[in-house]
Amino acid sequence: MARMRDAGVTPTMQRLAILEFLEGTKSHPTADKVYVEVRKTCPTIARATVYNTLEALTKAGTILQLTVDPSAARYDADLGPHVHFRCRLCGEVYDIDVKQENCLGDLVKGHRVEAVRTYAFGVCASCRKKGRDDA
Amino acid sequence: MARMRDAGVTPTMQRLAILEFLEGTKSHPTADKVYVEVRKTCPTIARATVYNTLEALTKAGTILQLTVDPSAARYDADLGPHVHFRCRLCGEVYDIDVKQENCLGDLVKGHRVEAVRTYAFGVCASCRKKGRDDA
DNA sequence: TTTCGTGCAAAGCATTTGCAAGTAG
DNA sequence: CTACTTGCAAATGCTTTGCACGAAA
Repeated sequence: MARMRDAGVTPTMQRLAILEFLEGTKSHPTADKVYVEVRKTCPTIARATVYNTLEALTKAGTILQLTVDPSAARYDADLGPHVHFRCRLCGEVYDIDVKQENCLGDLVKGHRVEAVRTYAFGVCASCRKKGRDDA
Repeated sequence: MARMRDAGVTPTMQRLAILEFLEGTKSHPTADKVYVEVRKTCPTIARATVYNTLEALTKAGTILQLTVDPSAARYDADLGPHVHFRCRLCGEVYDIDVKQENCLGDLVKGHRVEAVRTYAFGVCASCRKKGRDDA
């Protein structure tokens, strides 16, 4: 809550519910998943509010918006350096710990680099076990 | 064309037009942009054909599907290791050359890693010059 | 003939927007 | 009072699907 205030985002019940849900999960949920889950503790919340909040928190740097899934944005409250791995069979997203994320300079070709995000793709351990190794 | 055949994608006029357009641009076009542009040389092509082709070529490994833009998939025929930078102000996507892309092992935590993609975000040189540096 | 690719239109989702009502400063 | 937030519904936009036709194996 202090974090939200510091980030310039007015804390409201709805926004706190969203942030707390995100911090309590490692599942990198989509906006719609957040909506469905938060609705359990805050039944009147509107879809638009969820989208607004996720955008506000993303811009404020409080959470990360992942573009690892082409079909829908996913969100992550874990700001530490890590890589996101997406299974091309089941679609699940996993964390992979790394010492440090790929570091470019702060300034490359005149562009100011503010963030670097690394995504990995392949077949996850679970799908491999299921024999769906598929190549 | 040989490349398409090798990849198991039957070459057709429409598919060749799409691949040639992609290879002749560095603009990382969206599917819709591809549709509009290819339509100039192949006026009867349907949107669905463009989407089908882009998906087929992506799966075949002939082109890359980028998820650097949350609002729409972008495509790139340049398979060499490079990072994609997206300006948060104008939305433009630029290439950044790197010696090698972030290398994870082939197998991490039981997941088989088939591809690694790195995206950078910030403000591009052009927007910075326009004084829209904005922070 | 069986399969695959194409073109067209309609449908499906994720996301955004407009607007009225409520709330905080 | 003024600005911001919420909730609802409708719209927008990217992408996919269903179907019929035509070309290729």
